Amino acid sequence: MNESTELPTAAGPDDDAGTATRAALLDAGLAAFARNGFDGASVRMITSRAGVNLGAITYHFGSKRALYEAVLDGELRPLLSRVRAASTSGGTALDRIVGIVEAYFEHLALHPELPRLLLQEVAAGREPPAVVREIFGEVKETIAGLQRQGVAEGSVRPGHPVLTALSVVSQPVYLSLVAPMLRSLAGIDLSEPETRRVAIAHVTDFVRRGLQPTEGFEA
Amino acid sequence: MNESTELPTAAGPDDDAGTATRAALLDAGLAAFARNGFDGASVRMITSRAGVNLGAITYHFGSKRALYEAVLDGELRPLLSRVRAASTSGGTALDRIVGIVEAYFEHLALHPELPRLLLQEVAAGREPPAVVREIFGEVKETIAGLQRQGVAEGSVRPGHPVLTALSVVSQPVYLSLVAPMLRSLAGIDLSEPETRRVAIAHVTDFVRRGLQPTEGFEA
DNA sequence: ACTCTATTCATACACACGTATGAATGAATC
DNA sequence: GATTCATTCATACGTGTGTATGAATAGAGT
Repeated sequence: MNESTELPTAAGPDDDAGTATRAALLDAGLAAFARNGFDGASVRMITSRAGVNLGAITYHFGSKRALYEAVLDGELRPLLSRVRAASTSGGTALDRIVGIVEAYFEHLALHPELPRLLLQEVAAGREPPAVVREIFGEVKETIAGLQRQGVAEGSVRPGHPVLTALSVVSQPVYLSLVAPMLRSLAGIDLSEPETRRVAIAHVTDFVRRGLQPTEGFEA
Repeated sequence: MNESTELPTAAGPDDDAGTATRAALLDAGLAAFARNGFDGASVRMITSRAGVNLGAITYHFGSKRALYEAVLDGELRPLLSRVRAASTSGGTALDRIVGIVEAYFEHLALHPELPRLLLQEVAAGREPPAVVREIFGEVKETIAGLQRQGVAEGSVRPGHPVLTALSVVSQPVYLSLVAPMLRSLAGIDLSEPETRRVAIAHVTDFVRRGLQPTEGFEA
């Protein structure tokens, strides 16, 4: 369930032979779409970076947009299982919400292009592809559910569930998005392990404090 | 100091006669750039929406990019004075940091296209125009300074100043950015005053709790 | 009335875009 | 060895892009 290439996505005839070209297109497409957005990334740029022919996208995926959706799927799908795992681990509901934040950071460390990719998607402003809606909705539901559960068990203070989910998710995502600006404008380089550790600690702490009930802390 | 059109920006000959066309271009440019980004917004789209000739951008601003920077300047410049004002008002340093969050919300309410515009700028990923660097840097310094001051006076818990600034600013910005998604995916409409009030209360509360020291609260 | 100058306007240019098309290639299958 | 078919390749088409160009328009100064 790691690769989940269960969708041949389009005109792929047998999806066995041209797999090398397909994979190269997915790689080059990810880089290009993340950096330039869907419209900004040209078919010529992607195919030449991938070292394949200009017509390869049309042949293997049917269209530039189909390639784009395949890229999005490959980047987003594994995040969902991470979030699910974190949401059912041990500890209080608050602990598990913080665990989701850490799961985000882990996934983002393995998929460094994802924030840019999602940013481009939001920036484009069109109706997001089904994958995006699906993952976004499930994460929202998961956190909101944990929030309700936390309120019931006393580990999370009352508040709007969806807004809470948003405040939580905004932290790792926003941090990843402005990482380049952080480096160039404030000299903070999140790719350095120690700096990264400090930043993650800051964010999880910020979330924990923002969510827990008013009467004292225990950690 | 409200309009601050002190920069003729380009080839503008006298900046007195063609002011109507200039203003129409700034308006249409703001809408187009916010919705489609710099590359996505075409000169033909902007000029036709503004009801002016195709060549008007070149004539009045020199180039499409010069128009873009003029638009950015007009949207960002007033934010700075708002933040400055909030940073020197009464109360503890924590109160003033929360005041900056509210100042953001106020400015964003008056400039509803700004989040999209900034989003596009970040998404584009190129070296941001001078205005953006200037405002971003000053806001960062202001919040970091308040954080240090708050730590000294005991109203803010210790922590990384710049990361704190980021966590604070991320809240109103992120909320504004995902507002369309919030409406379509969660049925939360931030343009309704009551919903908006709840959201702002949630965010300021979240920030306040995330920043204040561990020993009890007073509000 | 004439001239000058700021502005508007229609059009043209060179280029990049996504995709379509049909020929070449090459490795299986019989 | 001939056939088949997935794949690669070069090229062409139509469209949209930002900007350049030079003519048309108009309004003020003298």
